[in-house]
Amino acid sequence: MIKLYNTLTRKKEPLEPVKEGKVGIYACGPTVYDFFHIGNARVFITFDVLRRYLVYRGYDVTLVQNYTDIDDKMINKAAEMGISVDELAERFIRNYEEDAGALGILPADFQPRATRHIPQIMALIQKLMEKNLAYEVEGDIYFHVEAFPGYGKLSQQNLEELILGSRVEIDERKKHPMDFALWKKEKPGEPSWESPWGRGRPGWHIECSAMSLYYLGDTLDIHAGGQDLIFPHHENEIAQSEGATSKSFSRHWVHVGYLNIDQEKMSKSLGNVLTIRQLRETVDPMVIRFFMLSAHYRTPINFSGEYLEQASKALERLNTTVYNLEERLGKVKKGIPDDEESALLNLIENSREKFMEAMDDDFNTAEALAVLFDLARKVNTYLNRPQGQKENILEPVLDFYREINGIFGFMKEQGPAVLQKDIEELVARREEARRLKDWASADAIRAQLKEKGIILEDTPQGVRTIFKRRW
RNA sequence: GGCGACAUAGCCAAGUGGUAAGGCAGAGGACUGCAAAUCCUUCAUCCCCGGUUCAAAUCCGGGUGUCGCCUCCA
Repeated sequence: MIKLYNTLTRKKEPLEPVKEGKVGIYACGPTVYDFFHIGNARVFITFDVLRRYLVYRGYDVTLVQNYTDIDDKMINKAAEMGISVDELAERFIRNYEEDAGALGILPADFQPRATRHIPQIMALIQKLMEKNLAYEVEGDIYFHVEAFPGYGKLSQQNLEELILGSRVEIDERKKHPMDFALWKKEKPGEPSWESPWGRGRPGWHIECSAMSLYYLGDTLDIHAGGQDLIFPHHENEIAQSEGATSKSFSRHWVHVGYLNIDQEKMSKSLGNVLTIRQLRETVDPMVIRFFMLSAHYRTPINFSGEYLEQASKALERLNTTVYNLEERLGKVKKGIPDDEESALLNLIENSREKFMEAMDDDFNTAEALAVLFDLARKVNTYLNRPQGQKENILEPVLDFYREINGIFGFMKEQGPAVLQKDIEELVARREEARRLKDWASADAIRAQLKEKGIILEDTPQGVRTIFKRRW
């Protein structure tokens, strides 16, 4: 049974989908006005792995992740760059796809854009108007929070408390200070659409309600996003959606913890915003992916070069084991398992169970990772043993790592190195030199190959060739 | 003022009632012609105080510290 922490109830709850065997997830995606940063990446990676895990567990998952392609930030940036909002969106959607792809994030099943769903958005607003949950003021439409009794339930604040803390100046035209815009009246030079209330554009919150209702139905199973979206964004989504449908909007609310940089919040004013585009120049994206999964998704984490270095070493360890497995596999035969090998086969089953147990428990990737390291130790011992190895043992081990990698997706599965003729010759010459105990020549060749990024390791079973990792 | 999160070894990080996973770094050892990789050993009583309990990192109360949200920030 899979349990997930639900922000709405502040408890871990069993995942019980509306339709058995199917899980509908809506994840709030990027506003495509700039490259996405390392904090966004944490959220996207988390939900990518969540999604892959649910698929692994046999669910028919539908993941919807939107692109916000119309809002103030879009409009300002487009003006700044001297291009249309639509061009801006196209450009950064493409950038998103490239960077997300590098991080191993699989495309969502649907990636709807707000501007392509204006009819759905208007229909939803219309409905809220009919139910007296929204009102018009001079071409703007506002949601009336006092008319929705559950307002504040996600952030666990009541309206009085919210106003008390509010630093926003009161707009006298609104019935209540917390009322928020569903539709904004057209301003000169901004994109706008014809609507029953005159030309204008949608507010931010309404797009997610409209598109999730459209793609996933009145009640979805998991609604996800970064922690900072709890208020007001997701609070408002609940108000809009439940206001319109009178049904529960989402069974689970999953929020990913913050990522800080060197103990500080990322912000433009501090100038410490790290984009994936930037990081990709110097860091293997798979290391970033590993790093994100090394802590529980709800814990706030800190990001720094030092941590990345640690993550890189740790990941290297797993990759080495997988590589050595692949390399060895091509050189051994089948056979009847001895005691040690039977134990190893049992350990695989055991590891799989422990892995699932960890993941089922609110998606504890950190604990799940430990299972991989524990197994790696035993496997390495087996790989080193002088009696040799068997194909029918190495294969299931490798399959297990591949199986897990289908979820975590941070390991290299490149297969054993294939050598060019001249390299092969050098390796052979070194072997000959070693046989003659001509260590100087042997070491010279090894050094020469290292220059080319080829590492030679001498094992009891002969030389092992490794291409130095690169990305 | 309200809501909330976090505080575990030098560092990162699991663990929510039964005497502390895993990784990085360090130390010692094994293997090796030397390396590399790997293996073995070693390295914490869990922010403080009080309480509940046979038993608490884990529950309760009170502190301290760091941080987040309450502004269309993931």
